[in-house]
Amino acid sequence: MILTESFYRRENVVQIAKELLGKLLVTNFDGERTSGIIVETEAYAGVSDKASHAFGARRTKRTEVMYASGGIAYVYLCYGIHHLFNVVTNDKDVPHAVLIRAVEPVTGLDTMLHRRKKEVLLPALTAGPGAMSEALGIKTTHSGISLLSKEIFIEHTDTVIGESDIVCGPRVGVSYAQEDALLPYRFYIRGNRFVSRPKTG
DNA sequence: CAAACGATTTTCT
DNA sequence: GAAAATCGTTTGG
Repeated sequence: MILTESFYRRENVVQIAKELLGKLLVTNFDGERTSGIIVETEAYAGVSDKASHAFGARRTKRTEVMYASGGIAYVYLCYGIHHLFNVVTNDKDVPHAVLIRAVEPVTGLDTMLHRRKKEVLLPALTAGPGAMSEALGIKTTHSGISLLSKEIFIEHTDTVIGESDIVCGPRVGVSYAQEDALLPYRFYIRGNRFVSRPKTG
């Protein structure tokens, strides 16, 4: 069962980030279907969040898609190399988003290995926002695409994540955001091998 | 028009 | 553990 607009268009982006854990992210690009269970997310709370591209109601061509109604993808290029995938939430003109940082591979393993130029399945295949996007074939050209489309969507699974299996902590790579860098907006599934490791590896 | 800067990953020491 | 790779977006002149 696919997540619908009512899931994305809610107000509490932190709550949505937490609920996305255990859901299945599916892409259908180039006739290849790939998917994975979401195991790590981060919330970006729009205009009041210094770590967000939309902080202070900054509105540019790149961030414009975050101001649309929830239920679409926001993809941007980071460090000139990595395509980072976000889910836009809340209503129109409220630029909230959830960064999907890692998934556990489920469908299309061969396709993902090929895209990542890897031979064997290791957590590094999809652990981390840049790696995950590459494995699923997500690029900046997909920014603004609907998550209710056949090319990319998120669906419910039988995997139920209990409150005790969710770990929260500060976000990764946002030290420039000063006091907001400490907010517990990062969520991941306790003990999952495919969760990314900040710093030490 | 020029220049600095990342919501990162990989590779080398 | 440190550093390079690499480029679109944003900001300043």
